[in-house]
Amino acid sequence: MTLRFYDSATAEVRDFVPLEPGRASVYYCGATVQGSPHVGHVRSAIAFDQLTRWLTYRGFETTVIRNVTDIDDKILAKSAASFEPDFVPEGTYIPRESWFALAYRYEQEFETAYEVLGVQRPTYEPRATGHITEMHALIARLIDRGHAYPAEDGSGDVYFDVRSWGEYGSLTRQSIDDMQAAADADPRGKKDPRDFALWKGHKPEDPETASWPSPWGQGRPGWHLECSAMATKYLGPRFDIHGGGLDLRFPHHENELAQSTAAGDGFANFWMHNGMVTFEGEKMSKSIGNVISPAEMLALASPRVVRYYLGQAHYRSVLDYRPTSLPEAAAAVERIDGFIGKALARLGAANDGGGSARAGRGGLPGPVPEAFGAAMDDDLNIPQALAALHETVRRGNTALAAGDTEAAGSALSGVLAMTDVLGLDAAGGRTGWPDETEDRSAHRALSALVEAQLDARAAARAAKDWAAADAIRDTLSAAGIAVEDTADGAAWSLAQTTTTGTGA
RNA sequence: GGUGGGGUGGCCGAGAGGCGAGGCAGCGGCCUGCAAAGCCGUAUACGCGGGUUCGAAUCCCGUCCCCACCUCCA
Repeated sequence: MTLRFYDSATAEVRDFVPLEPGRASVYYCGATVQGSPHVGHVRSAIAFDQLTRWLTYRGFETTVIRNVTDIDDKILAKSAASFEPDFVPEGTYIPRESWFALAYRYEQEFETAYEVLGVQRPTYEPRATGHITEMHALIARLIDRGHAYPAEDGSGDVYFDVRSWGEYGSLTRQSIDDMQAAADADPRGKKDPRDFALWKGHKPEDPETASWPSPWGQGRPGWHLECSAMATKYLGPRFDIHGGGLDLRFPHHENELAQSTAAGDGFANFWMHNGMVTFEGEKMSKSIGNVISPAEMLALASPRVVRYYLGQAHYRSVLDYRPTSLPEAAAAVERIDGFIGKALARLGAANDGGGSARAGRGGLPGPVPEAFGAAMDDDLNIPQALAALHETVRRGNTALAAGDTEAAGSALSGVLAMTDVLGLDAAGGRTGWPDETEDRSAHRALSALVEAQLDARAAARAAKDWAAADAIRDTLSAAGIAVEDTADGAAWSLAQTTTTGTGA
């Protein structure tokens, strides 16, 4: 089957034909760094990470650009609030923080969350503030073509003229006249209330640092412009895929599309949008206050479990978080890990004497099973791909039980390939999950102690002293060490530390 | 008002005219000294009412409910 993706712009699944054979160019919207990340942000990043990994697996030389919006109304507002005399620190906000410091600090929080959850770094991550000149050039082109105009009230704003662009609304298939009038529409110097700011004239109350000279006066960029300017700069006037959260479809992406196409650029060939994360049925968002941070989830489960959970649904589906979500994901991950660990041990691959199933990486990932590939090719059908993964695990377990090392080895290489593509690298991936970068000497010490206990237990079992054998197992279990008897003797592993909780 | 997406077994979550995806939980069995893990088996599932069809969760008509976007939002 050929690679196909759902294109939000045409509302259909289409064959993916890259503009340049063998290459794929992807731009997706990262964060507006005005606060700490929540899992919705991370879900989006994981979805596009899965896309990137799959394009790469399918042989495309993939360029990924993910922006950082480091200047906008909210960043300035949060910073301004932090200087108020009656400022009460709330959440992760701190007193007297300049807008650029605040933006930078949160940018790093996002980076950490991405890193921990195995989101590969994009090819480049441009910041809005670093591309003011590119934005100016784009504004100039739009004014020249009659699609933008400086505000008529002398505010220094420059607006995009939606009425001048007949295709405005095409991304979301809406007509301007049917749109509900925005409640807070501030007509100012706009010709039409739907016109949006490309450039915002400097206001006296805004800090001087948030102001740049422009042909239209001092000011700062509007929100949508940066993405058009940066996507075009790094990927060209036309590129393959533009992604982002479903909530960005309108107005953000609609406006991007209008700006770029009105300026004469072809812009994105595919638009891909990931679904929202909800909390017990309601969209997770700052304004509602039902957000769960990656850190809160990571306190309940390991990074790999969190990654599995956030990445297990189809990217376009709503992902509803419930207190039972993480323990369920943990069980599924343990099942996969259990097979990998046993297969590595049985097949005599490098394994450092038990312990973590991912401590050694002896098996080599082979090609991905056909069913998995077909599922991924079909608009990244992860749930179906996971079914293929679990089926391979089951076949591998059966082969192990039957002593069929060849079949077990083939299942193992398939499983490793799949977990690799999914970013779950159960055998110790390139990123090194934090919970697995345990201190080697500590691990060696623990291993020696546990092995001694297991030897004692084996002796007790040989003597049929079940009480003594069980006492040893209970002691280890109480210490968080799970013991399993296998055909090759007792194996031990550190029990998952997943706990139940809402995380809220 | 406009534009999209949904309602699938105890739970999560695919599928989109014809062998009941997969995971979690449950039940029965095998294995085990007992466990654990694993394997095998196990379910009157498709919001509701009609219709088309040899056959519908999938198509058509009607109807109820939910969610998202139209203001900042991944």
